[in-house]
Amino acid sequence: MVSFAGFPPEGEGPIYLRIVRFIRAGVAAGAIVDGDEMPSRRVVSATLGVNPNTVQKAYRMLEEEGLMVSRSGAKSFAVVTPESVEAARARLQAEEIGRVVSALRRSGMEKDDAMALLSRLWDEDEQAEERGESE
Amino acid sequence: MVSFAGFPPEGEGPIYLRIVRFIRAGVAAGAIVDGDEMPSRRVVSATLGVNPNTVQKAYRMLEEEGLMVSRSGAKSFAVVTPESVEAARARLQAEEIGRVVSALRRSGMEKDDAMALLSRLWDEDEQAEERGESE
DNA sequence: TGAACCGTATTAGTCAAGTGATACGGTTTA
DNA sequence: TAAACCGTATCACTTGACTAATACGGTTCA
Repeated sequence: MVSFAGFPPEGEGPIYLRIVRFIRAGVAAGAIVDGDEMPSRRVVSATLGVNPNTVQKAYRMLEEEGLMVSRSGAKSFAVVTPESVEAARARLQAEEIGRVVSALRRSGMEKDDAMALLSRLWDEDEQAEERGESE
Repeated sequence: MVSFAGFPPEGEGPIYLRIVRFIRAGVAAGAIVDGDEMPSRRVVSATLGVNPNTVQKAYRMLEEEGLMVSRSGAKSFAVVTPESVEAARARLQAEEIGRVVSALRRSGMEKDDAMALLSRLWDEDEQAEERGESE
């Protein structure tokens, strides 16, 4: 059974996204294996002190990513095929950042400048989220 | 006098940010030169069909970026120096990569991974160009 | 000086995101 | 089969971003 015992009591961004991140991290770290039973919406909501709908929103997203399956009325289980999941996600991310790479290179920017810019913007985006600003 | 005649009737994001982008692009492209008179809030609002406060919000941001100056009761003027031009270009680029940063962070990626990914994709894009491949 | 502009400040309305409260129907199991 | 779970759907509330409505004071110039 997947456990939410180690869920960070505080964190960045909306709760449902933190739940999604938490599960994704568990999958990436190998703490969650294929077929693991996911705790019910109600159990997680009681553990975290949030509404079941908040958990439902996270679970729905994880399901759309192919990381878990749910059947109405029955339990939910993790679906972990590390290679395919990781590869698919990396491909989407690579596509996205790849477009920026081309755009920045076309604009004449040097690699070091781009790296510095990414680093700075990453920190700024992090701080913006901490301030609760929209995305 | 800076003109809003070519302002895109439709676009992405809030109106005030589109105004900011529009002026930034004009500065970066050299279409707006130092000392150019900026149309008043009311004139722009009438041209674009939005509230003067929306224009004010954009103008305020442009002023904070050092791209224009305003005096209460008087006209507003563009400030185009080598520094402000570079600032405008950097802002435009930062906005582009900023969207990617948000997307990557939402997807749960860590900063180090994003940096490594950018570095790798940069090199690959470079090698692809050296081989004469199109985009 | 005063009319006609200008930039500015304050307040209110609109909308979407995030979360909560509640009810419904399906599944499990004793 | 019936109680106790489960996932799901619907509606309400809160909050912040965005925009609008309006009023105020400063500047310009005939």
